Amino acid sequence: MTHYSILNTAAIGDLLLMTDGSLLTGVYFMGREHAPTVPPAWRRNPSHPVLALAAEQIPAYLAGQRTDFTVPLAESGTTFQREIWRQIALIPFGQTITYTELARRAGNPRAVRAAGTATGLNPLSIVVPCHRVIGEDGTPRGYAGGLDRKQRLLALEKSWPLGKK
Amino acid sequence: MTHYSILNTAAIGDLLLMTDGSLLTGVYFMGREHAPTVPPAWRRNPSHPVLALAAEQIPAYLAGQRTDFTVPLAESGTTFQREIWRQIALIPFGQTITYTELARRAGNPRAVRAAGTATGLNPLSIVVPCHRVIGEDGTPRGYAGGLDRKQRLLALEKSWPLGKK
DNA sequence: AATTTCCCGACCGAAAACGGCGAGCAACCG
DNA sequence: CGGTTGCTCGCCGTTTTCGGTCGGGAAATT
Repeated sequence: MTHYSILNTAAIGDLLLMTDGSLLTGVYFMGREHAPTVPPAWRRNPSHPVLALAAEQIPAYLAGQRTDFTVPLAESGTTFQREIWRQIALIPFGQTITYTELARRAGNPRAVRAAGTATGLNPLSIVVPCHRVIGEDGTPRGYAGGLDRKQRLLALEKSWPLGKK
Repeated sequence: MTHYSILNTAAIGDLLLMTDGSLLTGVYFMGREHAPTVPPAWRRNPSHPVLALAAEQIPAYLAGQRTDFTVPLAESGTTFQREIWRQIALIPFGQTITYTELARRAGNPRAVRAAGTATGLNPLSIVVPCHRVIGEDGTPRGYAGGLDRKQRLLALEKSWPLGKK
């Protein structure tokens, strides 16, 4: 049974949160590429523990009050994708790596482009910080939520800690 | 004279059981593709010995307390279908084979697709374990009761013996 | 009725298309 | 001259497309 909720954020728009009941299975930008359309069988249930936890930590992150997440994440995808997403999840807050480096870390140095494709299919936006993967020349390259949002997230992380500098 | 009964299961929904009086002739998922609509001439008779036996063993199987059935089965279909269904019946509990292998065992190695069609017309769901036939790449491919039910049955057999491990 | 024709699947393997990349190179512009 | 832009091409995993395959049923034809 899939539960979902919609999280409104001022910074980056509405997010669709999904859980299978115990793990967070999806975080998508509403109405954008790859975002699933909600089937009638799903239950809208913002008070589900997993969704509630995500709905608390993501805004905190966006507000500059949190750098990491503790929500339990579901694994999915092909072997390659899982490894790519796992490597992305390991990139620390505030840091970035290139697609080349990502492919290397995933143990497949020449699969640079495939790494890009897999990155674009990451089902857990923000929580699995695929916005920290950028082009060899430093440009953002692409983002499911749109390049502007990617820029904003990167800016947010770069200016940490807020108000301290 | 055809007798029938409806078996309610929590795991996979309602099943339509049929007998010609001495042999089990049909096990269908209610309200799904290929399930026959009951004509007025049939007699609903859950206490018929054959139906009662099936109604005892199938839930036991679903509960993980039984791996094989002793209900007497009726044969039907074309020569080709009979051979396909016979081969399916020979697949042991907990094992799976591919459609290619099934066609080969039936003596017609190139009739892979036809084997698939015949499999889909199996009148004795569960008892003739057509859910143990899967695609070359390991995916389930299709099931009269829906892919989710096929997955559930496969999971059930894979996790055997229940509670013992 | 007996045949023929046609179309449809719970398949499968090969080939082509498609990306959130990168490096190399030519063309262009102050 | 640098710097930038816009190609082309090779890279690789995934998805889609395309044939080739064969039995069965329904409809069209003898």
